[in-house]
Formats: sequence, structure tokens, C-alpha cells
Amino acid sequence: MAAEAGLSRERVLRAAVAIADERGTAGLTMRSLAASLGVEAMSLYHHVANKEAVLDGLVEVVMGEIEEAVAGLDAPAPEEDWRTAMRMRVLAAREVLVRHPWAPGVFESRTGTSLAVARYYDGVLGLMVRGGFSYELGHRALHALGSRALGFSQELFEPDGMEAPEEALAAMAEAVPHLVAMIADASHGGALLGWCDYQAEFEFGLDLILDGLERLRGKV
Amino acid sequence: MAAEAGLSRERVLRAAVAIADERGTAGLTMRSLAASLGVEAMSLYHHVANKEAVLDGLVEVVMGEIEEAVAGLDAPAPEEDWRTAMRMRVLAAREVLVRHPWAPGVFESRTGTSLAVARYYDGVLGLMVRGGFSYELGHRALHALGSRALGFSQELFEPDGMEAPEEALAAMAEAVPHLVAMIADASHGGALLGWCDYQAEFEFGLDLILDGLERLRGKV
DNA sequence: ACCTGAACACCGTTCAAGT
DNA sequence: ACCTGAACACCGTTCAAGT
Repeated sequence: MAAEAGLSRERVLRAAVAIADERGTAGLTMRSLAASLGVEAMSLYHHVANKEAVLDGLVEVVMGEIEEAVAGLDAPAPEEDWRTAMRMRVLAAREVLVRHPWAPGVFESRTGTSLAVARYYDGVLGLMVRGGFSYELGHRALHALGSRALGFSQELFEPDGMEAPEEALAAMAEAVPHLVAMIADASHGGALLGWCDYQAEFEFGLDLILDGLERLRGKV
Repeated sequence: MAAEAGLSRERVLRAAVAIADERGTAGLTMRSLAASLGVEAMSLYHHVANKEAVLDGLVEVVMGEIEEAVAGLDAPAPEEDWRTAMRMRVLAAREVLVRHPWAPGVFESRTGTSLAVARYYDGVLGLMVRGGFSYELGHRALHALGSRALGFSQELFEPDGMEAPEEALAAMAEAVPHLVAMIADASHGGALLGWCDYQAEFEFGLDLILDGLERLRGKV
């Protein structure tokens, strides 16, 4: 409320993260950001170039948290067990993203490659090279992993996210018979609540890719 | 220019696709959309509820093109060769998306599940079930594929997209040594131009997942 | 140097009015 | 019924002015 002077880029970005955590990125405007700091919107422009720079800064902050989480890991040396080392790294990144559900959307919105993201992928590649990957296979692996290396994947279709998937799908039963059957199959025991474990699904997809890469390691 | 009367939802959506194709979604506003139809912005609201409905309609149009492409495929019966059938379907979808580079971004921006997208995933699931998948494994496969089933994957880090990756990365060489070495390795022959083939990388990632699923088919 | 108020050029959208 | 003009409540951002 009261304007504590001494604004700084860091303070602006911390406030932006707080707003995004509470209200999502839709609620993050230059005016709301300024208000949360007890200041006028125009004051922000002395510390960040514009709103795009604020979003870039958001990526930096999240990547900082991820790097911190990765650094605190007690992972095996990649030379010993690259797969476990990679798995732990990705799941540590995922834990950070769970705290900032808006982060994937902001990552995707950035067109240029940020240094912080490049540095993270450099670490992922370094891990694989130490684990016995050629640069060529490492390159392909980065593409194959895509955003999964950072702990999230794109879900375009989420029957699980529906409030009442059974009713919703029943309404369009003839249009999507297999999805209806799939849910019926999953709920054969009775309760449908939480029938889909996102964390387990993420790990399944991740393991599928890591297993595939392990099979190619040393051969390509 | 001259207002040809006889606006309709379909005509509005076709115009919206044309604008997105030419200028990207940033250039798609209710005002620009109306102008391209020789009409005032407010006229649009007689045919679409609001801008969100326009974006939903964009998804419908693209999904329609994808379903059309899939229907025209001469793919093997899933019972005979589910992997080839799936591969052809995904790559056909990808060809449509290449024509509409803005589409992935719009897909991601939709929170609710659209009927058109649900129908597509229903087809994917049906293909797998006919190919010998249990509903349980089919469910996991849908998650593992994610947006890849529709022909695109999330690339958060694209050194390839840089105009001059060598110089750009050289500037931050000490921060990302492995990425620099990877590019040096890829350009050992000389020309770096087109060193990364996005289509090939997409197919590599897709095959990695399809191979993994094939190994589990019938066992889970 | 840092912060501010008023203003500008945009948005999506409501509303009352036209035909 | 369909289309319109003016207006409203927002955006991000520029600019000249304050301290």
C-alpha cells in the first residue's frame, strides 16, 4: 500500500511472480504489478524495458529456482547412471513448475531463446555426453524430450480435467465412443475420482523416451 | 472493401484463418477481422459470441482440415500394422499444421476440451485399441504422445531457429559449452545451413515413443 | 536519479439506435 | 434480422513535468 521506495528489477520480478502465482498471468498487468508495489505503472519502466522484459524476467526467476533444485540433488554421476541422473533432474524441474502453474504458458510465449533456458539445456546435453551419448544423438534427444526436459508436457486433450467427465462425454457418446469406453473401463471398480494420475502419466512418457534413448546410446 | 452482406459464422471463421495465416494471431483482432470482411467490428457479434468463440472456431477449422487429410489416407488396417497407421495419421496432421504455423499456439490457449479435438483423440485411441492396445495402455499412450499425436511438439530451446547460431552461442560460449561443442560437431563438414531438420527430428521423437508403445502392447 | 499525472493509440465489448 | 456509431472499461506505452 504505502510506496516503499527503492524499487529494483529484482523486486519488480518477485512481485510479478507473486501475482502470477495468485491470479495467473491474465491478472498480471503493468498497472496491477505497480499497484502491488504501491507505485504507479510508469515507475516500472525505470527498471524493466517493457512488459515483454517482465515476462522474460519471469522465465529467469523460474529457471533460477530450477537450477537451485537441480544443484541440491544427490544424483549419481552420469558416467555411472545417466538415466537416473536425468530422471532426477527432470522431476526436480517438474516440482518447481508445479509451484508455478503459469510457467509453461510463459515459456511457450517467449520466441527468442533465453540464456537461462539455454544454460539448462546445456546441462542436460552435458549430462548425456558424460553418460556416453554422441553429440548427434544428444541433439536428437534434446528435440525428442522437448519441454519434457523441463518437467512438463503438452496435454491438448484432458478428459481428466473435466469436472464431470462421465456426463460430459456421455453427452457426446456417439462422437467419441472409444473415450467413453476408456473411462468406463477405468472406472470399472467404481470411483472415478482421480482416475488419472498426472504425475504417473508424466513419468510414464518420460521413461518411454529415456528407455528409447538408452537403447540407442553408443550406437548412434 | 465493399460490404458484401450475408455474413455468417463460416465466413467469419474463414476470414479469421486467412488473417492468421498472413499476419499471425497477433494481427487478428475483432476490428481487423471485421475490416477484412468490409464490415464494422460489432457486426461480428451477430455470428460469434466473442473473440474466444473465434479462437474456438479456428481450432474447429484446423481440425476439420486434419480429419479430411486423415480420411484421405491410404493407411493399413490397425489390426495389421497399427504403428504405420498411427505414423501416417500423425504425419498427415503435421502437414496441415505446417500450413497454419499459428495453430499450435491457439490449441494451447484453449482451456476447455473442444469436441473436434476430442473426436480426433478418440480416433487415435480407436486405432490403438484395434491395434491390440488395452484401454489402460491406450490412455497412457494418449498422455505420452500429447500434442505429438496432432503433429507438433514443444521446442523450448531452438539454437536452430537462430539467424546465426554460431556467433550467438559463441558469445555465451563459457555459459553453454556443450551446446557450442554440439554445433561445432554438427558443422564439422563445413556448411551449418539447415543443420537441423525439424521434420526428421519430429519423426525421431515420434518413432521413439511408438517403438516404446509397441514393446508394451499386449503386456499392459 | 527516480517517480508521477495526463494523454495516446490501441483492445474487447455494451448499448441504443438505425434499416 | 442484421448492421452501425458512439461509448465504456480496460490495455501497454510516450511524454513532459515534477522531486
